[in-house]
Amino acid sequence: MSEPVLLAVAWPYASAHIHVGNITGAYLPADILARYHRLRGRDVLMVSGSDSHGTPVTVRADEEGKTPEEIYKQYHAEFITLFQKLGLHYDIFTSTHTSNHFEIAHKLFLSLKENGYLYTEASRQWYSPQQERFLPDRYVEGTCYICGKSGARSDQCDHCGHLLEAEKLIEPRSKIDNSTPELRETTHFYLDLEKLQDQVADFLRERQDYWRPNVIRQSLGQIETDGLRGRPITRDLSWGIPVPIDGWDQKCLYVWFEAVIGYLSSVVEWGQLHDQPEAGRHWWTNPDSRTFYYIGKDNIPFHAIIWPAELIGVGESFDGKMGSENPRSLVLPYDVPANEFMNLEGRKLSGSKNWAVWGLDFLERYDPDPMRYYLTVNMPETRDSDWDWAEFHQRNNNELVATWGNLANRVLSFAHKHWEGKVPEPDALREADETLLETLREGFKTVEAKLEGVKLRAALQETMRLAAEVNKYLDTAAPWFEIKEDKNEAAKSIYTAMQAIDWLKILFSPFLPHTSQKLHECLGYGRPIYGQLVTREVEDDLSTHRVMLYDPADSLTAGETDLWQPVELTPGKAFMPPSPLFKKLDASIVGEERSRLG
RNA sequence: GGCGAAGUAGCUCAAUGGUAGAGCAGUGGACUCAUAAGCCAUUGGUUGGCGGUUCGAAUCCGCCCUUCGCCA
Repeated sequence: MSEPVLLAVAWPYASAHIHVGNITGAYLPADILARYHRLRGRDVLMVSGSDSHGTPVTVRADEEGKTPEEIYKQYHAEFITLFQKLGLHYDIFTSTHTSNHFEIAHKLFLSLKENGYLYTEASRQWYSPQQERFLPDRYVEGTCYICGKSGARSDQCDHCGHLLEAEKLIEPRSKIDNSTPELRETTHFYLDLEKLQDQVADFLRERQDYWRPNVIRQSLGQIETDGLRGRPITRDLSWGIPVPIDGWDQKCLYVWFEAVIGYLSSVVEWGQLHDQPEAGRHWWTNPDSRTFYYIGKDNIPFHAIIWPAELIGVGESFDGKMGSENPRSLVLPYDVPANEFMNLEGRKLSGSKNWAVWGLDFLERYDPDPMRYYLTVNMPETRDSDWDWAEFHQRNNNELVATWGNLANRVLSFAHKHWEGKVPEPDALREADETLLETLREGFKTVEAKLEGVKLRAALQETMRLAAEVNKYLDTAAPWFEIKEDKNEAAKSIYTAMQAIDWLKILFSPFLPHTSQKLHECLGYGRPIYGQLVTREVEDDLSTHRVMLYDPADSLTAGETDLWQPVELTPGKAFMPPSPLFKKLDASIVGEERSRLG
């Protein structure tokens, strides 16, 4: 088997629509890398799912008068629709509300407990006597004890921005029925991060040379200056995963603790659905396996500190509980290439204020590849970036349409017209032709280097530069002159350009899969480059849940062949008359789109 | 308040001690195969501010300003 690569993607909360910030922050970079690794013939698995539990889901359920389960399924289905339209090729996109995930989370919890990394502690929290239940922080409002303004949530004051200690809130009120809650003592399990701190610091130091500055400095800096403290991993909630201890059935695992376990449980579920029971071990206990976590910067502490701490604490116990005869420890993150945030027209994205570009809404009016292009060239890899409709319009027209789409169109139109729909057959290439092709061959290496370093923006820019090189070549060769003098000379130019385009199709395909596929078909190839997404309803002891799966089918990337290669284009091969890859957009869309905001 | 990241041409970014560059936009030009696209040339910068180290600083150090994230 080839090198295992696990792409672990942030789990969207099943309580809000997905916007471009979510897509560019985590989902799209993961898909680009997944497609790249598939082209290389590697053993890639890209996993994620809906984060179905937790307070945001119950809040949304209360607002809409539905059950949490109904809410999570509604958003989960919407996510899957969006990912199919955008072409985000998750090998599995599942949910945390599955009996498999419950079971894995329980095993992980119990492993940590057995290994001595959990302890219990009592604290006081707001309790509603009327409803006979503890209230989540955001269900309790009152007067801020720092700035004195009313309307503060018990965990945070929106007015002065401070995080609050819940029990200090003045004149607390339940947001549900406006009754007065009382403080009651409750006991919870805590993850003993103090005890794991040194091992986590070692883990981070081993990776500090290649992790992004913000990720490594933030996590290591926190440990080196303040150290770590235990964090509660259970809550007084009914919607979630029950604590697997007798007498604790009124409490659930805290979502931040259990959602990350989805990276593990989803691989196990993928194995079950594909009749590959060893999948979990292949990607999770194999020392050669590389795991990448695609997340936004708000999630850095969970993925760079807490999740590694959980994995270290579990040791070999988890693999043992899964029935392994020679239990191994779990693979620690290879890289956490967290992205920064994307703003919109100079202001922070805000779903509640409708200051957002929503994924599904965008796709009602535009094609997926222009979104993927703009989100990649503008990806917030090192600093916050900005979605600007004028810039989207310009980049679409000046770069996608003018440089790349037009290149394919001008060459294929000319070739189809003058060589009866067949690739020209040159007798021998000239020095200038070889020079161009050598530039493209070299391009496979330079783009590869950028992709391996998870520098997607630079990788796409480099690919676009290569397309521009072909345009320059054409201008010098000028086959439209050559054909008037000597058709054999024109055949050399057009063959060279077609060869370059056929390679660019591969280089662009991780970023722009839909249009690369269209070009691939136009060039007369039968087997598609990539497979397809399918959905399935899975029934288990808990419920039924929809799963989205990637089916390689009969695609070129189904096997272990390395397609990231300059393969020779067959002279004489039949191809179809071209049609434009991208649509030119009218300038009026800028004003129209801006007027939709707010 | 603590930790961290970021601040370079109108816009998006390169350049981690050696003459500040690229793409887009802008301007000028020759061409026509192509979605009037492409190609060539070109204008444009006290590198957030102040100080320091150095023969030499966008880069290293200190302080400050602005933005964002995490934590209290």
